Amino acid sequence: MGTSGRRTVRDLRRGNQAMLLRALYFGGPASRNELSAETGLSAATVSTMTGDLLADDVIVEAGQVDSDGGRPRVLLKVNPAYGYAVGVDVGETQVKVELFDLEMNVRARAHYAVRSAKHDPELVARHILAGVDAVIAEGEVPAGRVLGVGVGVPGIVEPGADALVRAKTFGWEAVPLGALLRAGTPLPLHVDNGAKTMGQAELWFGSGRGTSEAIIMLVGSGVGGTVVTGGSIYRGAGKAAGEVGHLKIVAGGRACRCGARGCLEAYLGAEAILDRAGVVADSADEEAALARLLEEGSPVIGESVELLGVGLSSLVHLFNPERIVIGGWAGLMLGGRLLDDIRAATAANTQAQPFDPETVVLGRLGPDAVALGAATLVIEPLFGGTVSPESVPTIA
Amino acid sequence: MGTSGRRTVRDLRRGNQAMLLRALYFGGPASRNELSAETGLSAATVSTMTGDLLADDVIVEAGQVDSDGGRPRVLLKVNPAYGYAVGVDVGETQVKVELFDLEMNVRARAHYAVRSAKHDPELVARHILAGVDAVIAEGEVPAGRVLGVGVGVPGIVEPGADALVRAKTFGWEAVPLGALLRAGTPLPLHVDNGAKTMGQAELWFGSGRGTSEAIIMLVGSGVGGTVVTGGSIYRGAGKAAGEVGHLKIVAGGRACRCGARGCLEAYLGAEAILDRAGVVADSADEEAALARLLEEGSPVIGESVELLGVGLSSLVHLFNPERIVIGGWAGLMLGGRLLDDIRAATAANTQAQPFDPETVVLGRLGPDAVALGAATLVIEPLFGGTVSPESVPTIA
DNA sequence: GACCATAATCTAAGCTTCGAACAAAGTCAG
DNA sequence: CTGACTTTGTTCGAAGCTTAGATTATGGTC
Repeated sequence: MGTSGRRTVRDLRRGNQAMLLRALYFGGPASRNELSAETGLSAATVSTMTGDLLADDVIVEAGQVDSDGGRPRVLLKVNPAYGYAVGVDVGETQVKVELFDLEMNVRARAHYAVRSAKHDPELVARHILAGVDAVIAEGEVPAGRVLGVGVGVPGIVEPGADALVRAKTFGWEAVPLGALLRAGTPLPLHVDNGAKTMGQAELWFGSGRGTSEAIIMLVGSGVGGTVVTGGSIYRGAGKAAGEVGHLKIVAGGRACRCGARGCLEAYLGAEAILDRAGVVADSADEEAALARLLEEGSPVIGESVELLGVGLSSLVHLFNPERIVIGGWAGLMLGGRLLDDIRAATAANTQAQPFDPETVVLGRLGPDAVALGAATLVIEPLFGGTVSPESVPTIA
Repeated sequence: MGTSGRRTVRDLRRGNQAMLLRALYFGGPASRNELSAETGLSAATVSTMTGDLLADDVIVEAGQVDSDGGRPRVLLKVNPAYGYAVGVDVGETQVKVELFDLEMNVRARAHYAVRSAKHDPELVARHILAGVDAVIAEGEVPAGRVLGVGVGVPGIVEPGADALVRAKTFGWEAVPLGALLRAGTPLPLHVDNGAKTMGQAELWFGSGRGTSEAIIMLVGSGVGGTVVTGGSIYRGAGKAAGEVGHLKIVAGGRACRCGARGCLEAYLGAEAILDRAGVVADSADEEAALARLLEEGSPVIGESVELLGVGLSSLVHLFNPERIVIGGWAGLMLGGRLLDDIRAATAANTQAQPFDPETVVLGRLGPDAVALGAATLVIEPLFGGTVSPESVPTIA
């Protein structure tokens, strides 16, 4: 029983303001009148509130629209230059750092190659810090306008100020990435799993847009995912929820790199699919190799679709989502050709409840969305968050 | 992006009052001072608020406690006689109706035998309505003090005023139980899956108490369950979430009665376990037969434990709960002897994240808790709900 | 230019919570 | 038995918030 809920009358104001800002951010430019209808607040409140926000430069006017024979509506929108967010994608082969404005336009980029299979935590941290400085300089952003840094990493991120990261693929056991970065920058930090940051990108700007209960699968070399409940990412008690890659689909089945058996990831990432097909390919060739398999019509592909359907069926029964998004480069490759098969396989395994296959859709954002999603973690607090504040992994 | 959040200053009051009431209900008798500390509200607010609640008979004084050399604390508690709730358990062999006061003491009971394998919806509805009248009369409850009727049924309950029920075991395709009952009583109705009502009972009064993220497994003849997120039951987009019985554990495995293959329920309810062991038993003998199997040390039992561990591992990875409760008569029978084995099996399949086996515990409430849990649905609105109001399946 | 329609702002009223002063109800030392 | 002390609970004024309704702003139409 979480002791949540607004307490004082100023919390009320904050909450309503966040709601209004959210409506404006996701509902495009809108007039005060429309905002009033959208948020349920009275016109008077919207007026005073927008007045404050305009004075604070959080929002700006955005033209006018004729109104059927009356005073024209003044459109308002979020001021893209009010603040900037840095998004970082810590990947297998590179550290990618991008600077976004509030409208999520990229203002500057920096890349740092990382030699595969050798991910020294301190080196990664140095790359990130260097990248942050570089993009802020290149983007010519006024000091104090950078709202924070979001970092998407592989593996599981423990809650707490140290942001301990466990990533088997990197050989990271309990790397205090948060602490390492904290030593090098005063900016607010948000560290989270890369599949989750990408899921949030897809939720905000991609195929998940507008949904409140959704599953976003990220099928790349491995399998990750994001569970969305109540319009925001579900993180569970220890921020380790949503690990769809380790959903079991075959009791006692193939060994997974996590050490257990029968995980979805033991069958379904590009790595596992190629392994099952007996194809040897290092990570650089995976994409071409998988494409060839698909071209050849390998039976392993059909099996993979069936197994994905089994996994999705479990998710449908557990979460009853309104949408399932399949993303990640391998997921998009498979889904691009075989979406109907995936839908059919899911439906065939979902007999106990009504299920609409149309709810399974492809992602709209490419694999580059990890950094974008990481940046959204930075600006999410502006909108108050639909969930309790402590569930946002901030390190302030 | 749900447009949630308090709007006006009176909503604020309602929310704070609900929070206070919740603290009082679950925190036992408490003084105004303790409530102030518990809720974070100022002493002044607590004072005026408790004044109102006392005047409305929602709460009552409950004795005094000496305070270390000062004015004694006056204890307050929820008034058990403020309101009453009817809980209904629609089971395989009987319809059970119970009247509870606010402290969940049983004030009256009524039972109606139902011939197995012949569950006429209208007959069930008549039994329920008769039972409601009977227990209200027997309990001698003042008119207008009955807050509503909660009904726990098998299968999946669709949202909406009709409360369409789909229950394969009853042969119910789309029974509008809500509409049938609505025609016979003016009381507020709440219809939900029996596994969910029992889960809520276990969450409020049993082994799930105090947790905010939990899984409650109900292993009886079949397998059901409840997923708790943010302190309340997670229902998903169409109120069909949490169907752990149809989590897949063996792709292409045994046929489940739902029509799909490899569901947990195809391996794990008493029915499935006995079937796998080659034992023929009708539902009345299941309990004895399962006990015999356990006594004999049948290898099927060991397999079942292993498979349960696989299923629980999936749930841990997806939900990262702080507690997993195993309930239901078969679950308690297995867990009573083999809890350590279940824990070990779960841990063995959960390699990718830190997992404490101690979080798996046995339920504390018997199988009779379905009606109790159904009654909690009635009084839950008093506490404002941690979630948005529309997610509570009320038919008003 | 008078009149109408729509948008945005201003004003007064009604709630709410809070801090601080104040009242209540005990204990304890002498 | 009295007075000091401690702790609990209440009252009151202050500050903030949202709202309904009145008012002002800004355009078109006849």
